[in-house]
Amino acid sequence: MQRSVSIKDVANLAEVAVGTVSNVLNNPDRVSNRTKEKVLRAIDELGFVRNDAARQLRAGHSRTIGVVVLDVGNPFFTAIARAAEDAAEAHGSAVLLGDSGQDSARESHYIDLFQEQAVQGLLISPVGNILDRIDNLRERGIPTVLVDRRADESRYSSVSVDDDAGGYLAARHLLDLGRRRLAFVGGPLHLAQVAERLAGARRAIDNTPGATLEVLDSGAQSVLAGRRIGDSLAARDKAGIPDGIFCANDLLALGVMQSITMMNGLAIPDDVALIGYDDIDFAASAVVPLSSIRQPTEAIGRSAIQLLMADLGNPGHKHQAITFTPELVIRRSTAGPAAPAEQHTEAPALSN
Amino acid sequence: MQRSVSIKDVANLAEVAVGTVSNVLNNPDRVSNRTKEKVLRAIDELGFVRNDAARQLRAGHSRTIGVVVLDVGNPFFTAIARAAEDAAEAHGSAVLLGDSGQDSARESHYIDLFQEQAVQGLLISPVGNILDRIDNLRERGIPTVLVDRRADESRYSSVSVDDDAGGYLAARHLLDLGRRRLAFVGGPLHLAQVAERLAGARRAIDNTPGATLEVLDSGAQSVLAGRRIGDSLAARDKAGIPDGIFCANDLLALGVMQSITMMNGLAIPDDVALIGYDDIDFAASAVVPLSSIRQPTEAIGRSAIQLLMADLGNPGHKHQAITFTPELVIRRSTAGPAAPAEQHTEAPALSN
DNA sequence: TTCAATCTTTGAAACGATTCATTGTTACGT
DNA sequence: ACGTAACAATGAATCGTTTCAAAGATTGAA
Repeated sequence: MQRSVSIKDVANLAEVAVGTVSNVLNNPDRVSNRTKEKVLRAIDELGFVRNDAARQLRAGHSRTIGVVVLDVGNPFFTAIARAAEDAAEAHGSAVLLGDSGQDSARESHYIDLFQEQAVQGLLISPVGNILDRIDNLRERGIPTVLVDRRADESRYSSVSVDDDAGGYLAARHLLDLGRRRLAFVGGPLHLAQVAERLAGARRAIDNTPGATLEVLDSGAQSVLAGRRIGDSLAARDKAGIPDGIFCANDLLALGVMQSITMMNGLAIPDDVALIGYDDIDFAASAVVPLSSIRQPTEAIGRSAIQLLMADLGNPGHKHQAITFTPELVIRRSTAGPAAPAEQHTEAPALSN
Repeated sequence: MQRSVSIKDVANLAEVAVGTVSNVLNNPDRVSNRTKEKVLRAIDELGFVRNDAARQLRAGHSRTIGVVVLDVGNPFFTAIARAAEDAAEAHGSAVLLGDSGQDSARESHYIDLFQEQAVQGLLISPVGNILDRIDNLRERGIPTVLVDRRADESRYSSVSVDDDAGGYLAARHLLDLGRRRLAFVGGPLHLAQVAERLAGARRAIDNTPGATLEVLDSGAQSVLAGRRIGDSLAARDKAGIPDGIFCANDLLALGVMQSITMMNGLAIPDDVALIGYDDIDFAASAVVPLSSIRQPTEAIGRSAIQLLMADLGNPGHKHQAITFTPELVIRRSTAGPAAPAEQHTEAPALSN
């Protein structure tokens, strides 16, 4: 490995000072055209690439934004990440993606990494309790925006969707269909998203005499975890099987659907109505098209970057907690036996 | 924004020299236990986080590996990325993920970024022709492994799956069902994966008298693009509709499936047999469970990191092109009308 | 021609970690 | 008690940029 070409080599070849080369790179308008040209020619000739480590060391920050998501395997999060990427690019920043996999050690690992790399800022959909960590990051000049988790807006910026309302919508919908023995599938239960969706569902149940809600902890939030829950349900005798199931995300719902429809004579929605959460692309093309609670991923990603940029431009500024409202998307998995309808309202609503 | 805590502050508090602090971090066995403890306590107390820019500047390299994937929205790639992440972690490196979104400008952008960040190495599933770029990176000490694209093994390391064989398998399977008017859906057609899968399919067709293959360029490789193609197919009169469709990936296939089964009286597999590619998790839970060509994502990600590590340990070493063999997974979308079978062979095969 | 104002260019001083030749300590065999 | 080897700790030099005060060049007005 050869020694790399430095700004000094360029300066030598172009017969100017190193500061001038730096200016050509960073403040082109301060340099005369003649000089600029000479320098650019030299850069080209030597194949010079700026050493970002050195630049960062001096400048104190990089041009990248770190994004830590809960689960890259979940299309909901990659959709957000993509939107963030596009928005960041428009601001001249690049996005680096880390996957915590719902593991708080891994999450912490990525935060360390991004801090070491001195990213401009951080977007994070948190697993563990990291509010203290965020305070600390801010003190060190790294503003952070919470994604998919609301936090006290006097101290933190966040972009979230009202999970309690979403949970309520889902359960209410099942109850409106006449279902009374409901089950909630999700986990780990201490995850804020899961807990709030459950709380919302419980609220709907409590309003409805005779309705019950069984909570099934799936441990994880994957298709596989859903399949495991589905298997355990299918093994029960008919009377013990709920007539409506609300899953904390679509992956779980698809897993439950797979095992319920395959292993057993159970029909969706006739025997069991099923609703998921997130409305990922695959929900519409499931064995039985899946009803779901839609969250505006594009808007989430974009707003998160906006909040971050606001923070960057003006460190002491007021934080903001943006909350979107989720909407119910009804498909066959919760439709009456005969109705194949695909229906939903458009236009995500923005509140606060 | 306050000045950040440096190694010097730690040294002061622990009452040792800066070199010692550095040693605690990088060569713990050269430091006595008593000192190590003092230093660690100081680090903890100050909340010190090493500035990676400075470290990199001096050390010449970082502890991160860049991964550029074609499409984070495709579970196939995120599965590979995850496997790579796990493998890298085992070697003490972290993975940073970039999404080229099948856009070669964006790809180039990420390569620049990772080069500036002086990553240890790069994994990339290329959009454009970047072999020259890779030579250049190698000269600068950044080894690169091509993922999901085979390259001349005398000059490049690569991990791929035999797309031509996969294409052949898929088309052969449709032909074996008695289908003759086939369509290939994929795009952009200049993407190597797409072109090779098409070539493989064509090979099968050419062996079969009376069989035809229509090529439908989908432009992109998403559920949406598939839905568009499906819509245009459904609009044809019955005679013009192919009786077998091979999609270059599962997202496209799911999109085609959605629009074909919804918009029109067409039944899968009776009227149209449908097969996808990649065997993502969602294929099994589709409206009609989707037949597909499975690629061993876990093995791909893991091997790619292995090749990279081999290159890192020994720069002048011989490159290797690993090629996996894809396998056919038959589900209902290509089964006889009555047969609901889910069947596939196990154990991914490794050749070369 | 001179002076001031403006525009360019210069080059040394950071930034914060790692490295490594030195110096200081300890332990042990004789 | 002495010499020596092994071990620990030191701190100045270094990596490649950016920054910025200062010097130098150019211009136009008087």
